[in-house]
Amino acid sequence: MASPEERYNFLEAESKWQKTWAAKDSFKVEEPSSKPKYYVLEMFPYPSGRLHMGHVRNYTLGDVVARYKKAKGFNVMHPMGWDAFGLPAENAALERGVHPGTWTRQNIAIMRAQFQPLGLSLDWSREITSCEPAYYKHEQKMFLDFLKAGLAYRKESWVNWDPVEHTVLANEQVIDGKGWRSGFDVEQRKLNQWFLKITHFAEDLLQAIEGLDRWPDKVRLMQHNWIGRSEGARVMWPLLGRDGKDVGQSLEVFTTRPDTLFGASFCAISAQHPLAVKAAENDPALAEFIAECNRGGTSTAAIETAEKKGYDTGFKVQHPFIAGKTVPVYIANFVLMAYGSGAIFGCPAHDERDMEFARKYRLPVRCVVAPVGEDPVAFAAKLEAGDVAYTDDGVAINSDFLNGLKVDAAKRTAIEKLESLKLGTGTVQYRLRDWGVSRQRYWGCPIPIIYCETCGTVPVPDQDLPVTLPEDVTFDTPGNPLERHPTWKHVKCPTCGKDAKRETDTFDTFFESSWYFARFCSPHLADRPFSEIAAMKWLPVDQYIGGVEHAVLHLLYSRFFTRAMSACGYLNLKEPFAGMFTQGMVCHETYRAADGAWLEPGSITRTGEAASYNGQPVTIGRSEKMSKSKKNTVDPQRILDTYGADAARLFMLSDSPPDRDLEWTDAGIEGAWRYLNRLWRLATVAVTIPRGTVPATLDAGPTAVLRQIHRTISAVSDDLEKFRFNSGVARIRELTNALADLDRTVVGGNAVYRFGIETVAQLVNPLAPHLSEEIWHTLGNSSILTETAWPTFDPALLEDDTVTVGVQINGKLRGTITIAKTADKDAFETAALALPAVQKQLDGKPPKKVIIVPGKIVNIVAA
RNA sequence: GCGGGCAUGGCGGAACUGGUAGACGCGCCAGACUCAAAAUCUGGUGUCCUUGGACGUGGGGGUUCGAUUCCCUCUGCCCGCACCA
Repeated sequence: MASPEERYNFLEAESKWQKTWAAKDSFKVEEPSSKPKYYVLEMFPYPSGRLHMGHVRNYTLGDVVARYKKAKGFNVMHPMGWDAFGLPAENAALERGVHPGTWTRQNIAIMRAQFQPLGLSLDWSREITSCEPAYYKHEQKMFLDFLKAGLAYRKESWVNWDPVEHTVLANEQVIDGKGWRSGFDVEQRKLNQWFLKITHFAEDLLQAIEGLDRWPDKVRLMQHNWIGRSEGARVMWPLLGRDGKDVGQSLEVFTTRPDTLFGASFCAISAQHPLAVKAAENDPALAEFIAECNRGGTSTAAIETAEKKGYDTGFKVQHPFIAGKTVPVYIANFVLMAYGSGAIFGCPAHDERDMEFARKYRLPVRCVVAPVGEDPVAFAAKLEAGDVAYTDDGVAINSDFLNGLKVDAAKRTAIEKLESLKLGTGTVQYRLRDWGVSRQRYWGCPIPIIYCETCGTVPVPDQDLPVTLPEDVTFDTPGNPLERHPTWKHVKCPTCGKDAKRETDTFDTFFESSWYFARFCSPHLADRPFSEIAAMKWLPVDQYIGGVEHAVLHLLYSRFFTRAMSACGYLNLKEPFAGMFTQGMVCHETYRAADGAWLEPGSITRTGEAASYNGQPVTIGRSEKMSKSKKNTVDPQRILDTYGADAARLFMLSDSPPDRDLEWTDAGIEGAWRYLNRLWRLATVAVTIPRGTVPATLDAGPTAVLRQIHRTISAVSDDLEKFRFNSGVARIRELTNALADLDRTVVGGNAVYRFGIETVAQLVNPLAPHLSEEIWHTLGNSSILTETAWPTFDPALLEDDTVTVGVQINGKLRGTITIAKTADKDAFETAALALPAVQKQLDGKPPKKVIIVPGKIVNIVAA
C-alpha cells in the first residue's frame, strides 16, 4: 500500500492549482505589456448545456498552445464566450415550455461550471455572450453600415420552405428533399430576403487564400473550390419570337467555352428564368413543366438521379457568328437560375450534359474541336456518331475564323469577335453566391429595419438601437413568434411617423460568429463593437482552432466580415485568422443489441473480443464520431471525476495526431493516468535529493541522460510549435524512462536525475498543468510553473561525440558501427569493412563501390 | 461524376529534406513482490523457418548504391462539392 505522500491526489491538487491560478490572475492579458502578443482562439461553443469530448479536445489543444506561448514569453490572449443564438433553444422552448433565453442562460451557467475543472488557461474576464443585447446591438449597427456601404441588400429569392414549420431551411437542413425535422417535402418559394454581398470580395477572398500559409491545405482548397472562379464569356443571342421575327431582345448566356460556339445546337434556360415565366403565360403544358422543375428536390439524391428534361419554348435565337442560323430555346431542368445568367448554349459535341440532352431531343451534334495530331475529318465523324462528348484540349475545326487555333487561343479570338460585334464580353463568373442572412426565427438577432408604406425600407435610427427581442412570446404554433406577436412589429416610421412594421426576420446565427474574434479585443466597450486600436493590436488571431465542419461557411464568412468591417472603417485588416488548425473528431466504438438498439458503452460488459449486455450478445460496430443518437458518447464529467483533467488531457494529446480522429478507449485513459502516477513517484524520489547544480564532470550514464534532457527540450519545443503533440508526449515519456533507469549512485547521477525531473515537469506543463505545478512546488520552487519561462537547451549538448550508423550491403542492413562524429570517410569505410558480417558477405572479394554518407549510412555494393 | 486525402505489427501511431522501419503507448506473454488480488517492478513481443537467415510499410511496376518517403498503375477506405455551363 502506497503511503499518502506517494499517492498523487489529483482531485485535491487540481482544484488547488486552479484556485491558485485564479487568485493570481495568471491568464489575464497583461496590459500594458512589453511582450509580443499572441492571440489563441478556439471556436466558441454553442451552449447546449453539456460539455462533450469534442469540446474537451478542442479546448485542450488550444490550451497547450496558449500555455506554451505564455512560457515562451508572449503576452497571450486566450478568451472564451458563447455562441448563444440558435435553433436548439427554440426546440427546447417547444418541447419543455421554457423560454429560449432562460434555457440558454441556464446552459451557459452549467457549462461555465463544467469548464472549471479542465484547468484551461482562459481569460474569463473577457467572456462574451452573443445573445445579449450588449453584444448584438453592435452587429445591428454594423449591418446598417454595410447597408450604407452597398454591402447589404434585399431581394426576392428562391428558398427552401418547410410547409409544416413555416420557415426557411438552410440547404444543409434539407435532407433528401424533406425538412430535417418535419420530414415533409420542402417547397421552393420566393421570399424577400436580406443578403450580404460576399461576392463583392470574391476575387480578393480567392486571391488572399494563397497568403494563408498557416492554414491547412485542405481548407484552403475547399474555400478555393467554393468560390469557384471561372473565366468565360457572356454571349448575347438575339431572340426571335414564335413567328420567327426579331423581338428586339437578346438571350444572355454564360459560357466557359466560347471557342465551341460554332458547335451550338440549342440554348437552354432555367425554369425560373424570366423568359420561361413569360413563355408559360399562354402555354398550360409549359407552366406545368416549370412547376415540376420547381418542385424537384434540391437534395443530392434527387439531382443525381434526375433525368435531363427539356421543353421547347418555340422561341429561337440568332447565332452570334453565323448569319441566318438559329437554334431553338429549351427550358431545361438542369440549368440553374442562380449561376451565370440562368441560361446556357448547348454544344453537345464538347459537353457531356449537352450531349445527353441533344441525344434525347434529337438535336444536331457538330464537332468543332479535334485533338492535336488526329485526322479532323475522321475524328469528327466518329464523335458525331457517338454519345461521348470530347472535352479535352485540341484544335478548332468547322469554326470559320477560329479554325486551326488551339482551345485557349480560340477562346480569346472568339471573345474579341463577340466584343467587336457587341454581342458579348469576356467575363469572370464565381460559384460563390451572396449570403442570405434572413431567418424566420425568434432566437436570433433582430434585423434592424422598418418597412413603411410611404418611405419604403427604413433603417432603425442609431439612437433606437438595439432592437431587442420581446420576452413574451409563445412557441405553441409553428412559424415565427415575432410575426405573431401582438405589438412588437408595429412601430411608427422613423422618417414620416406613420404606422409601419418591423422586419420580423432575424439574422442567420453565423452572423454573430463572423466578428466575435474582434469583440474579444475590447469585450466590454459599450458604444462600439470594439476599439480599432485594440483590434489592430490583437488581430489577426495567431492560432485559431476548430472543427473542419466550419472549413467553408464560418471561416469564409469571417474573412468576408473582416473585409466588410474594414470597408466601413471599423478597422483596417483583411484576414482575421493568421493560423488555422482543424482538429479531428472524437470517436468511440458503437454497440448494438440483437434488436438493433444502440447501447451505451457503460452498459455493456466486454470479455476480450466479445461483448454482452445483460447476458445477451452485443454487436461491436466500428468506431464512429461520438453522438447521442448512437449512444457512443463518454461523459467528460465522469472522466474528470475518475481520472482528473491532466489524465484526460494527456490521453487526448498522446494517442493520435490532433488533426486526425481520436478513438476514445478506456485503456488509453488508463495508460495516461498510469504515466502521471509514475511521474509523480519519480518526482517524490527527486525531492529527497538536495538542490544543487549539475557538476561539470559526470559518469557516462548521467552524461548520456543529460544530453537526452537537452535533446528532449529541443525536440518537444519543436513538436509543440508544429502541433505534433503526440510525438512530444512520446519524447517526454522516453526521457522519463531514461530517468527511471538512471543509476543515481554514480558521479552526477542524483544531480542529473533531479534536473531531469524538473525539466520533465516544465515540458509536460502545457499538457498536464496541474501535476507539473505540484511537482514543481514539491521540488521546492517558490514560483509557479505557469509563470515560469520555458526551459532552454545547450546546443553543444544536443549530440553525442560518437554516432552509430547502419552498414548495408546492397541496401540490406548487415550491422552497425559506432564511430567518432568527426571521423572522415576513410575511417567509416575501414570500420565498416572490418565488421565480421561484412567480411562474411563479401567472401574475400573487394567491394565494387562503397557509398558513405557520414553520420548517416554506409552502403557497400558487392560485386 | 469532379476534386482532395489516407493505407505501416493484434491496436493507436513514430520515422525531419530518400539513409539502421516499427519510437512512444495500448494489448498480450513470462517472471518478481503478495496468502490472494489490485497496484508496481523486470524481461519479451512484425512474420516465417533450425543457430543464422529469409521476408516485411494495401497490390503490381519503375527511378536509385539505397524507397514507408519520389514516379506510374491498380485496389480499398475517408472527406468535400455535386448538372456551376
